[in-house]
Amino acid sequence: MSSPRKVSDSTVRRLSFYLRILKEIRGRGVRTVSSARLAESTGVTSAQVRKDLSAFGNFGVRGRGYDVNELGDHIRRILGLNRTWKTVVVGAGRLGGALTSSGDFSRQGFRILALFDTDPAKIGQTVGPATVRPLEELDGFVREEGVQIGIITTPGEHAQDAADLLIAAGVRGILNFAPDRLRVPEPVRLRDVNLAVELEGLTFAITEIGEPGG
Amino acid sequence: MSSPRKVSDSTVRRLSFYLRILKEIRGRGVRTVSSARLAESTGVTSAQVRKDLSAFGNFGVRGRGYDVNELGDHIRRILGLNRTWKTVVVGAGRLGGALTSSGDFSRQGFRILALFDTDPAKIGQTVGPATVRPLEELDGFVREEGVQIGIITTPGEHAQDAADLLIAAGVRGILNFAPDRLRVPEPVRLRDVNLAVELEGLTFAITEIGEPGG
DNA sequence: AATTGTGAACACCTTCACAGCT
DNA sequence: AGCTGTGAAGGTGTTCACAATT
Repeated sequence: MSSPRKVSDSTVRRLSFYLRILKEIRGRGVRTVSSARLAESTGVTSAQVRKDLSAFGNFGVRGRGYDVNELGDHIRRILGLNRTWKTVVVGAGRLGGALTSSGDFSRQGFRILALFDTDPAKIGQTVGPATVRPLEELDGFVREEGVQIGIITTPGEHAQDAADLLIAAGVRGILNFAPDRLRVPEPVRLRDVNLAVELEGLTFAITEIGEPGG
Repeated sequence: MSSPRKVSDSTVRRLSFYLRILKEIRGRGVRTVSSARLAESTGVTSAQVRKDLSAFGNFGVRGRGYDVNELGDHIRRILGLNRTWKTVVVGAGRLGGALTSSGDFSRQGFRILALFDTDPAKIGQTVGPATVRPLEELDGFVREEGVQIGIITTPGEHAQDAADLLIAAGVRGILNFAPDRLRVPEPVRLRDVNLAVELEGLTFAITEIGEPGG
């Protein structure tokens, strides 16, 4: 019930997984689920599941488990998914276009209202549910619409400028796909998705296999 | 020099960041760098930098620091970037297309040789340096070309099938963008990029700000 | 004087194991 | 009997602080 003191990033990531499993389970008409069942589907221990959930409240019933619908509602509320998030994308390249068109974002209350770019050839194009606008309009648009989240898919050298614009206009969180480390002031929240890091983590792991220590 | 017993995922991720900074520093003609300088640019402590590097060898010189070129070479070798990685993408949708065209992959020794899809309308299309082929050709192609890495950008319900095909054909690592948790046998390595998890981590962090515990 | 490499201390996260509830 | 919630134990990753080296 009470607000947690500090919740680890790992816990939050696992909540997303639990939510996904709960949706699947609910689709099959099951009404109750145990921590062991959730653990099995997500690749963690049952104790981990219970610890993660108990950071936010006592959602289960001893001897019985968790109510699938109820737990889903709790997790959605915890993750802030019980509302709509107004979002814009800066950088109308292929990645920005792919994300805008993708179901990942339009699902679950994320609404991409516009893309912004400096390339005159792209201005006015329609991408999924949104239109590409000139970067100069970003500030006014974000302020007027009350946009809370900015997604950066510009080339690395323009990512910090994009972040500065978004922050000045009032966004509260940034999802950054550019490989540069951005500086954002409190209380703006930043999350990075760095494809090079993921690929290199993979090649490291593969390379290790054949080595003596592996 | 010797193989490390066990290196944490966090350490590997930071190596990618160090490498990025080293490239930038080298571009400016600087020849030596301290752990403090690397730390400043990547947002960690200098002790962390030294610990990360010392897991793989003694690359520095006391009182002086690290040679920029030499350290870059070491990290590239550690991450397996001192060679070419043959890669295919399964799922020629917008995301698959964006990744294939993106510089992130063509840089640094990653060569995307083909995309695979079941949609007849997409077969034969050219995406960046590669062509879209029918899924039936995946096994033969991967075997013949000696492809080591598969990137999955299919819808979630087809991701496990894609993984099974890739593994049967002999890939050693998979980068999965589908939101489903894949099962892969040893010694195949799997890495997930889950956009929903990242977005939900961001909304959690934003939502927390206004709360009592924050 | 500057800076690395690293044992020890610390902080954080995960697992164990069981009391407590249904 | 079954399963949660959680204090304690265990394990992993980070920071401290300083001897070693140039």
